[in-house]
Amino acid sequence: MKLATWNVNSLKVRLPQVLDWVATHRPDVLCLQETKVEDGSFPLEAINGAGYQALYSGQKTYNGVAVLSRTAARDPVMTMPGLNDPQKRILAATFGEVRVICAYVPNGESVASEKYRYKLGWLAAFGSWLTHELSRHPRLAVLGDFNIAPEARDVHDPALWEGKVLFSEPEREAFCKLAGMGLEDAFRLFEQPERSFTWWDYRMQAFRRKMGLRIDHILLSDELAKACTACSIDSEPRRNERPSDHAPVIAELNLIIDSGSSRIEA
DNA sequence: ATGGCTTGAGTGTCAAGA
Repeated sequence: MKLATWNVNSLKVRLPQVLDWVATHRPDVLCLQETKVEDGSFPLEAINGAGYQALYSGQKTYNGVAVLSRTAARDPVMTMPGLNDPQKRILAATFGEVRVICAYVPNGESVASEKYRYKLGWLAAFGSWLTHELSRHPRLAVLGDFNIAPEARDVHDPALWEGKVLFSEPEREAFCKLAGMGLEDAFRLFEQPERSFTWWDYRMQAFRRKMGLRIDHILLSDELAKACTACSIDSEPRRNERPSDHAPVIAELNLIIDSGSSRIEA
C-alpha cells in the first residue's frame, strides 16, 4: 500500500501535474491540501479518468482538502469534533482496514498574530481528536501539511527560524505530543539525505538554493509504522513549470489493500 | 527593505500563504 500527501496550492492550476504524478507513482491514497476549489467545481471527471475516486471538502479561494484513492472509501468525515471551524482542513476516511486522515494545519502567519492563536487552538483540538481516533483505529495514518518543522535538521537555517512561526517551541511541542501518543514520523523511520525539505519559498530562488523546511508529514500508528518499508520526499514536481511550493511525501506499507479489507503481509 | 513569488478574487490591487 502506497500513501502520499501533497499540498498542491490550487488544484485547478496543478491538475495536470497531479494527473501526471498519479500516473507515474500510482499511490493507493493521495491526500491533497490547499485545493482552493468549491465542491461544485471539483475536477472529478478528470480524476475518475485517471482511475481514481475522490472525496473532497473545499471552499472558495482558501484551504480545501481532498483524498484520491484507487478503491472506495468508507466512513468519510469532514469535520473535527470539538472544533466549530468553517475552514475546510480535515478529511478522514477508511480504506481497507486503514483509517486515513488528511489534514491542512493552519499556517499561523506570525507568532504575535491572532492566526497563530487559532493555529495552537486548532492543534490542541486535533491532538484530542487523534487520541480518540487512535483508540478506535489501531491502523491510523495521518498525512498532510502540518505547517511545523519538528527539528533543527528540518530547517535550512535553524538560527534564522528559531522562535518564528513554523519552528516555534509551542508548535514543535504540539507536534511532539502527537508522537508521544503513538504516532510516528514515517520519514524519520529511515536514514534520509541531509537537507530534506518539503517546502521552498517561491521567492529568492529558494528551491535552487536549498532553502526549505520539512513541514509536510506522514504520521503512522505503531502498527502501521511496523509495516512501513520506505518513506521519501519527491522533489521532482518542484522543478516543474508553475510548481506547487510543496513537494509530495510518499510512504510505502507492507500491506495489501483491496475494496473490503487490508492485511499486513507475513 | 516586513521586500523578494504565486494564487484567487476580479479588471485594480489586495489577502494569504510559509
